[in-house]
Amino acid sequence: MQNIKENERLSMLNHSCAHLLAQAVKHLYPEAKFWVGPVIEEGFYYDIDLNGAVVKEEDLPSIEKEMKKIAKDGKKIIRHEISKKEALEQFKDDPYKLDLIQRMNEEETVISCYTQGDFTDLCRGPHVESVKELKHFKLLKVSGAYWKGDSNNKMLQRIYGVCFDTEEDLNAHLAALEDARQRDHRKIGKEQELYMTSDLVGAGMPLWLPNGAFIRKQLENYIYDKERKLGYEHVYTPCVGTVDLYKTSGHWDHYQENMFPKMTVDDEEFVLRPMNCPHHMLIYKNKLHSYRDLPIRIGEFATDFRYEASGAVKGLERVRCMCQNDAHLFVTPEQIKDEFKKVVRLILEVYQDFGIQNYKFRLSLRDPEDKEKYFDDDEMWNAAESKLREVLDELGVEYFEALGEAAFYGPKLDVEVKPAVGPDVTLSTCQLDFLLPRRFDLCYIDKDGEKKTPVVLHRAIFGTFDRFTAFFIEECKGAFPLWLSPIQVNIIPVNPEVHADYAKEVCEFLRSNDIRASLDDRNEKLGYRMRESQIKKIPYTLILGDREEQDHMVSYREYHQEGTSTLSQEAFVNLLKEEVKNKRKNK
RNA sequence: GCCGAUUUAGUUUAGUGGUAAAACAGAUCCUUGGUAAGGAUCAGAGGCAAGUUCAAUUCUCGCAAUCGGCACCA
Repeated sequence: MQNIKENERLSMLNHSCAHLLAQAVKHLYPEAKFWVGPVIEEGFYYDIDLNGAVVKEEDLPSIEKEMKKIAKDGKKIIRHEISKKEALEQFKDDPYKLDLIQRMNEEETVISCYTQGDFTDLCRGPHVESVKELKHFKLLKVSGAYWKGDSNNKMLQRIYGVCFDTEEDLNAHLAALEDARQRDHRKIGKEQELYMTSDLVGAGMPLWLPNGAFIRKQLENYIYDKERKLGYEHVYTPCVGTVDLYKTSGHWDHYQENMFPKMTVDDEEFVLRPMNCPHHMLIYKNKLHSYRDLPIRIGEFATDFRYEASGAVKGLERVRCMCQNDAHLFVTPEQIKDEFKKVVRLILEVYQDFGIQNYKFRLSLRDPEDKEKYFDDDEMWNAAESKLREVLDELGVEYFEALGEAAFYGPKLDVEVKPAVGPDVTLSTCQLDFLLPRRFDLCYIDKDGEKKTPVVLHRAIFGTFDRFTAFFIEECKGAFPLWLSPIQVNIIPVNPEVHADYAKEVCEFLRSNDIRASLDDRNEKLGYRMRESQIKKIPYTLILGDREEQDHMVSYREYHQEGTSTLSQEAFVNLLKEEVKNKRKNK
């Protein structure tokens, strides 16, 4: 899908289209007042105060119709410049424009406006020359949006749309949107019986069905092996903790509202744990450590509970009960860079194994202005942030920086990916923490015999198994690579009665070679069973008839490939084993 | 949580102020087959809780869940 914001022409076109939208809305809703109408990756939107009126999805066609009418009229879009004083006068009845004007820099003495027919909007531009260039657009959705993005403010109406130069481009874009909906993990999750939900269990509490559970178990085994080889030691800890535990860590002050309500058992207060750091801190503290013991790497596949806002819950991607691929690395200050580097390398390796290419590294820094969220120690923050930056530069990894995205205890590196539908999400994370070790009074005995405080790296490679699975379902569009497929081979005897024995023999041979095979000996036409095998996206389908039985061979067809090939049973098994070994990217 | 929409069979959808149509999936039977749907029969449904009404799946209110966004995301 085109990134409209990054294309100069499309960007201008869409911005002009936003003005056209505003003009049409003004015609239909004379009370309307306008906030901002920027270009975004997916097109444009405009935030509008309709003085209590509400635009619904069903109203969009009539707005589009008005837009077409205005566009056909073909008025020029004319730029004119006025002074700040004139602007304040001209927009004196429009609180939103006044707000914009007043927030402009002192140096900005000249303010530009754009006029098209009966509509003038404050705008930096640039725009297309005339509204008649705006022919191929579509309004896509409507929603509420808080003024200035602050939930304490009034909610405005936001209308989204997109505009192209040609009808073909517009249609291609709409087709791409539809394609994205087709690979939505919620749709595939249901079709392939990967997970389910139930009102009786609750929102954001997915139940993993056998197929999904199998895939998750494979992910667990995969990352467990990798972590063991890298010196991680895995633990099990309870999924509750006392309120005091989280008061000690500081999470209680920061995230109390986002934890499930506390419960009282005997005289103790507990919460379902929202994260595992405090438990792992205590495991570290269980004995006295020498500098020689570090780094100590405590890993856990840990179930956590977070009271996510009801409107945020989404499939497997944003849930209230999740399993983190968590670990805490306890290191000396000298080891920070090296350990951090190893984590980044592990992330790169894992993404390579899964064939994931569309991701971005985000260096999440504190917002120095935000003294409330972040503990106040400039020196520590600056040192931590520059250490992460140094490692990324040394590894030659591309990344972007984001202020105000750090955890309260330290900066972090996040991996951002784009789901089929909805805003970007974080998958992997690696966080640097100087704070929690202090709060838990952790120490190690250094060379000089002095007690020192270790530094902690919090990291999760898959993030949560839930979210990673959601993302990977969408990446592979439900066609899982061989090593992850719950069923790897589906066997279809041409005639279920005549070829039953041979089919069973092959099935047993495959299973004895650790290949997950199913046998479809139902009394259905070959074409019917073939179709079902393809719809289920099973990687290999075997067709066994007279020819195969005679020569003791198998004919196989790969998912989504035309035609078949024939091999001996042994050669086929070797082919599969090789493919699993390579964990090669899904087709 | 906020704005808006939605909720009918296992799934995907249709329709109605007088308790509901279909496709696929399922069961049974027929069909005995070479690469994406052979045929017949059967069984199966209006989220929960109120109100209006002679009568509510349909209208209204509340709750829940889901969907599109916003806000949030340790």
